[in-house]
Amino acid sequence: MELTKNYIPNEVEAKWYAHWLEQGYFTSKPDEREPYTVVIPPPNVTGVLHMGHCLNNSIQDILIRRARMQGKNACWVPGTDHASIATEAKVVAMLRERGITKSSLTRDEFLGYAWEWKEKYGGIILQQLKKMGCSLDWDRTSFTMDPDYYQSVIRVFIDLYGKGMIYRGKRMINWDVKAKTALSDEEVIYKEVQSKLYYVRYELADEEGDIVIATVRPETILGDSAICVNPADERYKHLHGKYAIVPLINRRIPIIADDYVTLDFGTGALKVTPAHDMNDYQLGQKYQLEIIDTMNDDGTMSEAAQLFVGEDRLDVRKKIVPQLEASGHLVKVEEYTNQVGFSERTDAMVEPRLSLQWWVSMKEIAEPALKAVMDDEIHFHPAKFKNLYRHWMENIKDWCISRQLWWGHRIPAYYAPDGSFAVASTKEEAFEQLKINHPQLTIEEIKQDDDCLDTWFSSWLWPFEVFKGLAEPGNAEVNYYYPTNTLVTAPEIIFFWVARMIMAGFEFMDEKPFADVYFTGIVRDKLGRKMSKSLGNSPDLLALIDLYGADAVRFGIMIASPAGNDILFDESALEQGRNFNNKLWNALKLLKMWEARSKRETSDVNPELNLTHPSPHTPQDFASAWFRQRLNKVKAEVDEMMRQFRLNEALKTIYSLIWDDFCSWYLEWIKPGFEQPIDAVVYAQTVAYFEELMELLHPFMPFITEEIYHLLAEQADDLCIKQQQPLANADPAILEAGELLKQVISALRDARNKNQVKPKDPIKLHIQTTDTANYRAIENILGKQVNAELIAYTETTVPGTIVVAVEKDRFFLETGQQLNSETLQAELLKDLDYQQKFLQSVQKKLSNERFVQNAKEEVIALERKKQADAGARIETIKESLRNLG
RNA sequence: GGGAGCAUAGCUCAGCUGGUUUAGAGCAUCUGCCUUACAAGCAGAGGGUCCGCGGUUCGAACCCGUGUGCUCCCA
Repeated sequence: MELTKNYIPNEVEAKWYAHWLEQGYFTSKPDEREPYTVVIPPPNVTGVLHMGHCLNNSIQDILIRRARMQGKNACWVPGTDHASIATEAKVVAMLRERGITKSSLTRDEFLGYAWEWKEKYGGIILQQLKKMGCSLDWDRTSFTMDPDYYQSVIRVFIDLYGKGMIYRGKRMINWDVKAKTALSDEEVIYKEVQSKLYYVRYELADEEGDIVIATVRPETILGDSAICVNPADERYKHLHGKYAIVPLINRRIPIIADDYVTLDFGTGALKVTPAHDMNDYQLGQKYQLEIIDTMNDDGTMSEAAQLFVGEDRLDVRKKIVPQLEASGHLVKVEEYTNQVGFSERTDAMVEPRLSLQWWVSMKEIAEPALKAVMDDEIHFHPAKFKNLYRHWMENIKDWCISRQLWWGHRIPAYYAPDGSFAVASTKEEAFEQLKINHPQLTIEEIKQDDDCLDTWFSSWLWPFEVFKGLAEPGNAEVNYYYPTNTLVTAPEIIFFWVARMIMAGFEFMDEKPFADVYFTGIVRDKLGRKMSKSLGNSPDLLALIDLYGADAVRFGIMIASPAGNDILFDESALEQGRNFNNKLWNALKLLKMWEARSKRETSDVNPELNLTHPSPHTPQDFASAWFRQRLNKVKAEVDEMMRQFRLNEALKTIYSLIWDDFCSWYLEWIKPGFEQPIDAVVYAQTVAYFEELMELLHPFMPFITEEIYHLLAEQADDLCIKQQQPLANADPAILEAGELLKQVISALRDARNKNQVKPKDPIKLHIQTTDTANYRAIENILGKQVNAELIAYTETTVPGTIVVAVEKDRFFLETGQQLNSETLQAELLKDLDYQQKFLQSVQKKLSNERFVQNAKEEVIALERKKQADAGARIETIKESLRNLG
């Protein structure tokens, strides 16, 4: 078999994904095993794969694949969210291109187009996830508007209404004038805007004099119903309880006093417009001020404004200023920078507005959800998000759940012509209810609410409703899979979604929805900017997969992303991933080369060689025994890191185990001489190690590991479902011996480098040690690694050589060439200085009585060892200096 | 205005229970190698005021206070 020079991912990836699907490895059915369940955060049906999804789903796939290899019944549920606002916007845009306006369509016609759109474009993202290797159980693909799911959402609304937790109320909301819809607070994005601050003079009503207020929204003057000052403000004390006249429209309004007003902003006097400002509304409630709604739902001025009726409020803002000036009410204009809210979806400037909306009262439902997280019944990773969560939950506000949209779950409220209403699952039921108080009513007269529910009002049911937890209560699936294990999501939706899922879990299932929540970071570009369509800084993920391979993309995004920290995405990380693929590929090539040779030779080495407690007689024995222990140790480390959701550290650890320990050390140590055959037992052992490495890496990089696993040997199974062996203990003695060997090799190579001894020039190595036996076991490896043609043991200094000290042992390198004694001396003096200072600091510590009294015994012992080692080392350096003469 | 978080090498970040650390990794940089698995590589090296100040402690990158700068969330 001829292996290509470099690893080529594309075909390999397609081949294995198809194979895994065909074998049904991703399909999960309840059985006697322990389940491990993850529900995907359903991407918008309108979504296309971006870096955020890539990170998020890589993590979920890693957790799921690992669980699958650990004997659990791994179930990862895919699906999409109907995303009411985003999808409706897309459909409206599509219709506009075809020359159709939404307002010309009936609701049913519009929904027809929307479903058509959803069937055609929705869920592209799910196909893209396959490219990434995500091992989702595709048979379970769910959608938040599936018929069962839809009915459950409606049932939840009716249930909460029945419990008195849903109410209808006129409240100040964020209004998107473009979409003509209410926005939740979370859908408003505040941006810094350069505005103007207008100072406007209001004349007093019943006497001479005036009061000047400052405003950035002069058009709202038409809706003013009071002026407010701080009661402590000396400038205005004489005006408390008096009246002023609103310019241009001559409305008489009271001057009130309240602490809310800050003394030093503007003039210290505030105009109060209860219908168009959140805080003014509060004031209005408190002082029972008149509410004058001067704006229509499209942002134009209403009849109540008296002036500029029908004109857009932003045009009016410009037009009203000259009028104020002409009438002598404008005092001055200042430049002013302030935060203004914009709609997340349409980017329209958000208007605070009074509107009749549906609300969920949150206080009660939030309590168990807060407790579960605070008591660590649900674990947040990283835990720092607990604080954020607590703060929000303790100050939770009611949830506005109605949206003026058609695409979504239609609010199950039905109105009689007189405005009274009933909440019911069907028109017929509503009719029955309404008839009680309206005996004359006919069913034709009642009308269903036109609005839809907030998207999150359906997705908060996701963890149980994908298993039909409400549609078929207590069914076998929900009993088995719920509560789920781990939720992986972005911290930006901790309140939108995570908190509400926890509430829904307790409210409707009497149980938490998941045990762990892993918060990923936000993916940013190299400059630290959030990746977004508008900035155009989001790379095309499929193109990246084509270029580097899915494994490399997964590696690149994972290696740089600690839990909860934002990641600055840089394509060089993908290169690193690709290079890692290539490294694995080349290690495979090396083994295949050895395999071809070993088949020609038969080995007479005892195949029963005990590698757990070997007596290392050959370099291969030592190398093999050492690597076995390294594997044991790293597996245990990785296991612990995964338990703590430190995925990037686990990956780094595996990367270093493979690249450094396996490739750079182990393979070099067992490498036979030029064109020499390899020992069959060593070869078999090496294949086994390589397989174990692939097993360890598989959850992170599924494709190449599966490919190599099968190319290494005939396999009866697939790596994808291979079951991990239990962890084994690592022998510290062998590990220590290995570390010493590495250290000696590096030190000697360094000495060669510094003395410009060419890699090809052999040296003679004299070792001065008290532990000759130790070195005898590894001297073949050592000789090969530092290109020594001779290794001898000595009890005294060897003159005319380069001296290297490692711990208490000394090494004399005989090079047969003239040494540059000046450089050597300088090096040694530098080292001597360092060691002496180090010794001093240790001695200072040890001579401190209080340290010796208070510190733990191990710490003191360690300091003593440091002292002894440094002392020995200083002696060696001094001797080397003498040696240089 | 309220809240949360961050500040460690040129860059991105580890450093978990205060002592194994006069601080680690990857990338970048520099030096030497086209050595027979791999130049997408190999062998090495250099690089730090752990943001400033004060405190607790025998001992602080780590704990406390304070100042500065940055980021995010909410109003």
